[in-house]
Amino acid sequence: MGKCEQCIVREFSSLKALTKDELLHMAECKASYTIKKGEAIFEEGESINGVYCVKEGICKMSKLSSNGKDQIVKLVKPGELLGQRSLISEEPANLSAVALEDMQVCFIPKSEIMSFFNKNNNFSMNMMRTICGDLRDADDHMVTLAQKTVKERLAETLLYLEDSFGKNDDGTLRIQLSREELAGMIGTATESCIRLLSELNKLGYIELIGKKIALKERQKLKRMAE
Amino acid sequence: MGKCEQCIVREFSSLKALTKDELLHMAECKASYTIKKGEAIFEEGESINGVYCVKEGICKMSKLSSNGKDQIVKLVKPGELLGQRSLISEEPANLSAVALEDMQVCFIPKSEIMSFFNKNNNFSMNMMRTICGDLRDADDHMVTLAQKTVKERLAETLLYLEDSFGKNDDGTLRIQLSREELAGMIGTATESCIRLLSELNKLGYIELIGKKIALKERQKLKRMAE
DNA sequence: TGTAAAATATGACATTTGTCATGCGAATAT
DNA sequence: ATATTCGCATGACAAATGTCATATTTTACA
Repeated sequence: MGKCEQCIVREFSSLKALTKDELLHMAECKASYTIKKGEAIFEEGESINGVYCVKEGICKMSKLSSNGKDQIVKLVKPGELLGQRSLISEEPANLSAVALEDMQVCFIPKSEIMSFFNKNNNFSMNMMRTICGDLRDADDHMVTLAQKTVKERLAETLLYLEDSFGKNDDGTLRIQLSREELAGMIGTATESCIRLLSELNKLGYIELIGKKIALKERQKLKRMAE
Repeated sequence: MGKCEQCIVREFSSLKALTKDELLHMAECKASYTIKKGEAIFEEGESINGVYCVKEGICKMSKLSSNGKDQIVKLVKPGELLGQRSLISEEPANLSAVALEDMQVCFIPKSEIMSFFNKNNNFSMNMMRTICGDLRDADDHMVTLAQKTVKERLAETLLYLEDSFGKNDDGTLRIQLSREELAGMIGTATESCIRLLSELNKLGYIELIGKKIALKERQKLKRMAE
């Protein structure tokens, strides 16, 4: 299997009608990149002429708010696509995509995606479903940000990070976020985030090992998240 | 023009390839409802077997949070569709749709939408664009909720309400939201919302006429919204 | 390897926001 | 017509959160 085919397969794994040949065609990536931790795949406002497919590594989708803080809207895992929304809306990127670890991504130009839309209606249905899932998540996240306290959001986010990205052998979260980034996910000041982590640490709900975080009391965290 | 054709035309006004005949077919609504102010078109968790098209009136899309407050995620105007996301994701509704004023809506069953998706690829592309716009708005709203203060969000929301729904002859906002609903839009407690409205009133930025609100100093409100 | 820079951590304090109590007036029901 | 409820408003206070200052530790790099 080619580099990018894998991720396309994963992205559209629920799709039966998109044949292997069609997949292969799309997977003939014209370009495949290595993105180093901290580098941007694209930035907010940039025009992107296709979609990126994440083969390896995790990236954050974030947006700079007027107060200068970077709000993380979503984390993207291997097998997922980047830039679909911009492509379909024919707008510049609304969010920046920055690597949280070294990544392997491939690029599928707009023309190829478009020819797929025309040839295969199931393909567009499937992409629609992905975007609809993103919209549901965004709506839910909005309610959380608007109605829960920072402490509740922190507990929720820690559980989400462990559930979605797993843990290392020592029990710490596999995904490595700085305190600032974690604060950017839950929508609070870095100091508040650090302070609450200390508090959870003292309560024994989590353990801080250097900058790493291990969840110790998932049930209590769940209750704390409400 | 039939009742529902109008709204379909409005929704897909940018779409050239969907022919008049096709539109007419879709507009043969099987059911057309009158919804009274305060009534729900559908509730969170309910399965809806099609989409609703708003012909007249405005409704709120909201979700009950764990603390018992209703967070308003979006307002929907005439010419827009409801329930598209659920239909495509094949999930129960994630949000409740409740009329803010008397409404006229029509219902397009899932089968009709689906046959359209199969017959007309441009139709699905167009719906995708609508949903992508919703996703962009949701992402932006998330950043606002996470990073701006309640005062900033209130100023922003008031401007949004006037821009999107216009004003009456006396200069008050045409859309009639209770203080509780306004609080639910900006994500705060009703009392905080009321208190800040009073403050803006004293500053002369707005004028409170009974329960109605008139914007007096748009520029200052804009600056306040950042 | 040593030094500067950055990230983490914590204290002190101001500000924002939520909660509870209460009052008032308008809409609604009996 | 009167009672009752509901929505709006405000005060008082507590809790949550942000900001600034400053250690402490870790990381980067010259």
